[in-house]
Amino acid sequence: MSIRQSLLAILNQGPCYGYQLRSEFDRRTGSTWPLNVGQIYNTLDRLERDGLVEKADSDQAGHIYYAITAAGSAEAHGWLSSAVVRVGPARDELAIKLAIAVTLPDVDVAAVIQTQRKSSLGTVQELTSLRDTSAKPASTEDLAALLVIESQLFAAEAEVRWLEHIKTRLAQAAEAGVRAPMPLSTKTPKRGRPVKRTLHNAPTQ
Amino acid sequence: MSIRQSLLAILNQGPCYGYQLRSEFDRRTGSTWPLNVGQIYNTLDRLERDGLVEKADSDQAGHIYYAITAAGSAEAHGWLSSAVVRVGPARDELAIKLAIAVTLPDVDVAAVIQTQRKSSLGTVQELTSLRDTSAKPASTEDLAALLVIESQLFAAEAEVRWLEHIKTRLAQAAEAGVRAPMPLSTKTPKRGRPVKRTLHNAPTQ
DNA sequence: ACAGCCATGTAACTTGTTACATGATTTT
DNA sequence: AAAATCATGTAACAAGTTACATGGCTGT
Repeated sequence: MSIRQSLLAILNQGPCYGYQLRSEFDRRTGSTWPLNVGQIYNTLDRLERDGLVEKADSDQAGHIYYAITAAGSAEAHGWLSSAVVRVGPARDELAIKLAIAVTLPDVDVAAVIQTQRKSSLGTVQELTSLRDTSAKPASTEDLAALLVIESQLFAAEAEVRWLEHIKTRLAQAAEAGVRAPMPLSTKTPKRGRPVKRTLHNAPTQ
Repeated sequence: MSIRQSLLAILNQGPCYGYQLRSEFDRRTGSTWPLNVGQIYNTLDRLERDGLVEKADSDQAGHIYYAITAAGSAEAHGWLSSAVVRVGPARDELAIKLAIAVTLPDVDVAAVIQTQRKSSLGTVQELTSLRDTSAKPASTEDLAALLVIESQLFAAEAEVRWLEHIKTRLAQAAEAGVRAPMPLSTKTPKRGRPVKRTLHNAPTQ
């Protein structure tokens, strides 16, 4: 839901045509997220379908402009005046992965953490040097790009910190004797004849 | 791409039927992410389509089991032994939003930041008290749930720190005179008669 | 002439997500 | 008997993403 809103926010500045929107988005986000041009036209179609934009007059060059509607303007304004609410909450693949991993008997969680930490540390370093080159922003574009890089940097740093933190958590848990490997739950099915199930009496594969 | 992989990792422990997979996923992630049952069956269909699982024998109760295939097992193993690579990189709605916001002339970025900070701080506090209740995990499930909560907590804290950080960035930029409001780019279109475009000579809407 | 960018699209596809239908079984 | 839960699905849709087709125009 962010490309949609971004295009809407840009269109709120004035009518644009598709190709232009791509460069506007690129320019305003430091070209951080490559955006396939085709996606612009898809999104425009969907925005038009939802009544948030409409086709406007062409210019002398024949470009096909889209203009924001009142509803679209309201939505853009709403987006910018309300907080990004992490509903759900954020389905972070890494968190899911590690939660699943600690519940699996045959997974070396410490190794998973190490592998990830190495990778994430690499990301941190890349982002750090990237940021250093973007040191002093001279334009609003540069500023925007810097913010994006630092956003990723902060997130990557938090990831590393978390990974290091959960290493101690795992140690604590192991010390407390919470290391029982966890097979599939053996809760008795309620339908039909109850059947105690473990990994060892599971139906043949 | 995380539900898919999670189900695969669970199925790697032994055959399961759809409904069971839901409770396994819930159990192993602290019921953090509500998972519509229908989605299990969708995902199973797609996994089967991709040759990663296949239908297995039913048990006495008539449950429809799915068993992982060799390809599926390889994929599950690959998932757990390689780092989550944030390709793209992560398209964070908040980062996009603020990047766009600073490039728009009529947006009070400070207010956007304040609103978000308030919201994110609230999230931090909720997660903190949630974590405190999950203090000492007694089971592997509890441990997994704790990891998930702390993952979100670390992320939310990083978000707050970033928001506070970019406040100073904005101040620096303002001091350096980089506050020029940014209209739509006026790069001359290459097709047809070049037309200088600004917000004020855009085609009528 | 030819390569490459500008520009607009279309079709197909991915994962995720919800709403709904249907029936069996279990609990109250 | 009614309500809740177990269990399996289907249909539709959202947003994102890619690959491709098709021209016109531009620079070499």
